[in-house]
Amino acid sequence: MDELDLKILALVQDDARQTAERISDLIGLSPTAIQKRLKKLRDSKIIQKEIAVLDPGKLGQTMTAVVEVSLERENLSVLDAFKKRMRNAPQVQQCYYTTGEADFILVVVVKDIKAYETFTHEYFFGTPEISKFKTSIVMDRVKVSLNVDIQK
Amino acid sequence: MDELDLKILALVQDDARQTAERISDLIGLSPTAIQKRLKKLRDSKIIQKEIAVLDPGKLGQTMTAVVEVSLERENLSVLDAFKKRMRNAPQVQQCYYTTGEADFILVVVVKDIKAYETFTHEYFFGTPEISKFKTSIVMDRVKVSLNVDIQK
DNA sequence: CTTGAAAAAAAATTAGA
DNA sequence: TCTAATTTTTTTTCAAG
Repeated sequence: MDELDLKILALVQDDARQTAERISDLIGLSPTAIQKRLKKLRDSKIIQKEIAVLDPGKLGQTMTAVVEVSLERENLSVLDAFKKRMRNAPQVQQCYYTTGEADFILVVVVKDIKAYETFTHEYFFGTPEISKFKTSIVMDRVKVSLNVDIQK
Repeated sequence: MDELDLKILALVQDDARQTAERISDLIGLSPTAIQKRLKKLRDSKIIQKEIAVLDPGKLGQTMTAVVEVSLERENLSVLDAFKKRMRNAPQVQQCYYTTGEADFILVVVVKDIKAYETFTHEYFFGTPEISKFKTSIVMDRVKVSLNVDIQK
């Protein structure tokens, strides 16, 4: 992992489709070398995966919410069960287990407010371990990325 | 946009590197047809972009925080200026402008607590428009994706 | 590391139903 | 629209310096 690797990573985390030749032009290293490094970065799982980012709005998913969830009593099995449910919930884009007032903070993407209500009913109401949850509705998705700060 | 497109999208939002041939095997359509559809989905920006997802930990970024930020007075120029700063801040992975107690909710990824302190000093303290902010430190990144719920 | 060549694979294009 | 064949591009692998 040297500075050239970091430069490559900085480029591909914004655009994974650019060719090794283009990257070569940008950072001054032969296309072959770029490819070898990319392979290493993939094999070592520094590059976890390469994904397509879809436009939620164009898929009819027009509502995003950030939800803070508090559990009743925090025992391990309840915690693990909740994590598993969140991982399997298609509406849940992200789930963080956190310190602070709430236990979990979620990013939820759904069709509309009605679909959000359905989501809360399925996952929150009727789940006695959940003591409360607080919803913040997103008015503007100012910045949405999975980018990591890459510097020397 | 038919059901086949949705199936393709569901596949590529998890793995953008699989070939048209593989997708073809999975959903039963010729590789050429897959490619044409993918091109359309890219051109229409339903597929916004294709990116490499990096492992923050392996890049020395071991701390994630969710931050709720409240502004003093919400006037448009202050709002826009803050949005712009967040978009340009490399530590800020995500920024949402929301209803509720806070005005903004951020996901911040940094090296460690010290780097987080540096971040708050640069972006929050000494910014009079910010009335307060509340930090929740992430103990477990239970689910981190940009996936959209795709169903028929 | 580089360049160059070659092979394999994938993507883009074209033509025909 | 789709499929099938062709061409182009890209990736991968290899050898030599």
